[in-house]
Amino acid sequence: MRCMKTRAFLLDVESTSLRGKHALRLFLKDEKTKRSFPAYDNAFKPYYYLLPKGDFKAVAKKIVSLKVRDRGKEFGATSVEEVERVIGRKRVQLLKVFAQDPLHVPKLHEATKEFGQSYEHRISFAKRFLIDNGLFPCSLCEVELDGRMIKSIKPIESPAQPEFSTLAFDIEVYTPANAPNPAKDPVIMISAASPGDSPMVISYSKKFSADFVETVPSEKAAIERFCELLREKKVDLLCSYNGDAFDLPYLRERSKKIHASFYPGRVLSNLRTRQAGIRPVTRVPGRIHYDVYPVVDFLDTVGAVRLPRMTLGHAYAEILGKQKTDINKLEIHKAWDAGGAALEHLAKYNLHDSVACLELAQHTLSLEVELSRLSGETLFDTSRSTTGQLVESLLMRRSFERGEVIPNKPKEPEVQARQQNPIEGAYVKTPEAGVYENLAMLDFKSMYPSIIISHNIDPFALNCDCCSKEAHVSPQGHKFCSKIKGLVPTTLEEIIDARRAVQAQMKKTPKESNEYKQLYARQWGLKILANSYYGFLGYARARWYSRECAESTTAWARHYIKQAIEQAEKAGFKVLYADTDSALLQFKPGEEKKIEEFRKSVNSLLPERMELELEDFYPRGIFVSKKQGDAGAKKKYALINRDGKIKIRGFELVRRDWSRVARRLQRSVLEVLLKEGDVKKAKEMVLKVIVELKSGKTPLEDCVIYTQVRKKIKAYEIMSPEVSALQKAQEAGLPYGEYSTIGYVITRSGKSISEKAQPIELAKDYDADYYVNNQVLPAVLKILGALGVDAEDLKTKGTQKGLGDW
DNA sequence: TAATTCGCTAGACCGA
DNA sequence: TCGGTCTAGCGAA
Repeated sequence: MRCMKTRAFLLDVESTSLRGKHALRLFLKDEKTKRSFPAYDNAFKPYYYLLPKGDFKAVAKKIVSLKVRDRGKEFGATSVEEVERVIGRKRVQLLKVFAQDPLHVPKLHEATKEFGQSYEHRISFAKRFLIDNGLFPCSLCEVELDGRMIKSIKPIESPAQPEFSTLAFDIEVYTPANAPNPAKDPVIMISAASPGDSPMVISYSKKFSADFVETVPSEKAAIERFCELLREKKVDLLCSYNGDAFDLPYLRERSKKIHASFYPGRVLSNLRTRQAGIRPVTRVPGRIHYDVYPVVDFLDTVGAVRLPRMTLGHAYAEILGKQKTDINKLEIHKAWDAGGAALEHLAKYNLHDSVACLELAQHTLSLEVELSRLSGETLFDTSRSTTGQLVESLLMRRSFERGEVIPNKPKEPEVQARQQNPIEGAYVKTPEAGVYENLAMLDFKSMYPSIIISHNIDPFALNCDCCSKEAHVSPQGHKFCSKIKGLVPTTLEEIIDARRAVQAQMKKTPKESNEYKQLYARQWGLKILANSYYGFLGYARARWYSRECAESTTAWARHYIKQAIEQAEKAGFKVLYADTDSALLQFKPGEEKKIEEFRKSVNSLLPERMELELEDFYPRGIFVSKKQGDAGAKKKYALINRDGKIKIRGFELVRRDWSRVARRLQRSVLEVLLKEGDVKKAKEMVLKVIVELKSGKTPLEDCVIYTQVRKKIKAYEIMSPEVSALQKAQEAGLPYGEYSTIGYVITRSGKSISEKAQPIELAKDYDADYYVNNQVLPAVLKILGALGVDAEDLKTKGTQKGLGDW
C-alpha cells in the first residue's frame, strides 16, 4: 500500500534536499487519523520571469545555452518558456526561466540581467510552491502519495481547522557571570506544559521534593529527555517565549558542547536559525515552532494590547490578567547552589513559565491561524510577520491568480528616496482647552479602506488610458480609472465583505461556542488586514508602494472630514475637535435628534462605501492646553459617556513612559472631575499624593518609568535617562539586551536626571522633588487649569513645606 | 528589511 | 542659569 489518497491539513512547508537534490518537505496532518507526517515534493521546479529587451527568440536561445559557474559547479537554466502575463495593465510576452535548484535562481538572474528585466526572482521557493498550487496553510488539501513522495496535492475549500498537539517549554540556565554563555553555563532545568497533562520540570543532580520534577542523571540526559518527550507527545506546535533567539539556539550550542544528541524535530535534521532583520528566527524541522514573543509584539503594534515591557510576565498579566511566579534573574544561580526552598521556588518559576507560555499560545493561536489562512503564509511565518508582510503575501497570491506579474521589491536607493519624501497625512483640528457638555463623537467607518475602495485607488489604476472625464480625480489631481477595478481595491473590498459576513454569522452563533471564537478571530484578522492597506501603500519597501495612491487616500480623507465639519457648523453645531476620521460635536441640550439628521445628511453626499457613524454621546469632556502657550492640545482629551464610562486619549496616564504615581493620580483627578465635577476633591487628592511622596512612603514600584531603548547604545547622540539606566543595568550583569525596555527610577544621587536614573533592580530610593515637580504636577496642573483652578497656587502651596493648611 | 503621518513632551545640549 | 533647539519616545488615528 505505497500509494494512497487522503485529506490532510497542510501544517508547514520548508525547502530541503532529498538524495542530494532540492525538494520541498511538507508537514501534513491527516484529517481522520490525526497523524502528522512529512511528505516530499521534488516535481515542482523553481523559475523566474524575464522581460527581454530586444529580440525575444534570440534572448531565449542565449539563455538556454548560458552556463553559470558558482563554487566550482557549472549550471544553466533547465528550460525557457514563452508565456503571456500582465505587467501593470499591459499584456506582455515574457520568458519563464526554469532552474534546477532554487539556489540557482539568483545566480541566473544576475547572469541574465543584460538581456532584460527579471521578475519574481526573489520569492522564496516554499512560498512559490504554495502560491502556484493555490495551497493555504492550516487548511485542508487532498494529497496523493506514493510512499513519502507527493504525486499530487490540491486545496479543499473548507472552514475546518487542524487541531495541534501542543507543548510549551522553557529553560533555566546557570549564569553566575553576566550574559548566559553556552560554552560555560549549563542548562539546569527544562519545563514543559501541554494541554491535558500536568506540567513538568526536567532537572538533574539535585534533590527536589515537588512531584512535578523529573530527575535524570545529567544535563545531557535532561536535554535528551526533553527531545524524547517531544517525540512521545508527537508535538505539532512547539511553543516558546523567545525560543527563536534564546532557548532553542542555547540548547543547540550547549548540546554541541556537552555532546548531547539534540534532535527536537520530527525528522533528523538540525535546527535552523537565520537572521530575519533584527531578530533571529529558529525552525524546528517537522514541528511548528510557535514563538509567542513576536506574536505579542504584533498584538502590541496593532494596538490590541499595550504592554509596559515585552516580558513573559507582563504579557501574561496584561493579556490574560494573571500573575505568575517571579524570580530575580540574578538569583537563579544562587538558588541552584543553595538548594532547599530557593531551589523549589526556582523549579516552580520554571514550571510557571511554560504554563504561562502555553496559555498565551492557546489564547493567540486562533488569530494567527486565521491570519495564516488569509495571507497564505505558513503559520510559522505568519506568527513572525508584520502587518506589511501579511498584506504583501495576500497581494502576491491574488496577483498570481489574476495572471499579473508580482512587482519587484524596490532597490535601496529607491527606498531611500521614498523615505526622504514623506506624504502629507491626516487633518487634525485644534481644540480649545476647557470643559464641555453635550457632546457627540462621530466617525467615518473604516475611513481609509472605504476611500481606497470608493475611488479605486490602485497603483495600476493610476492615469489609465481608458478614462478621461469619468475618472476619480483626487483633491491633488491624481486620476484613477473608473472602469477596471485594481488589485488593491478588489482585495480590500473582499476583505471588508468577508468581515461583514463573518460578523453576521457571529450574531447567529452562541457566544460561548468554539465556532464563535473562531469567527471572532477571523473578523479580527480581517480587520487587521484591512487597516494595514493604507500603510502598505505608503511603505517605502512595499512591492505595491505608490506615492500617488497613499497621498490621494489621505487627501480624500482630509476632504471628507473637512466637508463634514463644514456641514456640522452649518447645521448649528460647534465642532470642538476633529482628528483624521472623527469629529466631536457639541449640541444644544435636548437636541440629540439633530445629530442623527446631520449624520444622514452627511452620508447622503458620500460615496456608497463610505459612512459616517455615531460613535457615542458624551455628557461631558475635557480638553487641556498645550504645555507651551495657550493653544489647545491635540490628541489629548477625556470624555465620559452616559453610562459613566470614561474614554481617555493621549494623556500621560496612558503612556508607559510615565510613573504609576503620576498616572494613577491623573486618572483619579480626571474621573472625579468628569463624574462629580468636584474640583476641591481633586485638589485634595493631588496634595495627598505630594505629601506621601515627600514623606518617602510612596512605594518604589510606583516610581518606575518604562522606556524602550530603540537603538544601539553607541548610536545615541544624547545621554537620556533610559540609556543611562540601561548602561547601569548591563554593567551590573542584568539580562538586558539591545532594544530592550528598561524600567528605571529617578533616585537622589547624581546631578542630571540621567545620572539619577537607576534601573529598578538597583534603585534604593527615589527623588521626591523630581516626582512632585516633573511627574505629578505636570500631569495634573493642565487638567485643573482647564477648570479654572489657579495652577500656580496649587504648585506653590503643594511644593511648600507647610502643607498643614490643607 | 518588514505599515503610515501628526502631534506632544521630556531632557540634553549649547550658546549667551 | 536662562531659553532656544534638537533628539527621542510614545501615543492617536
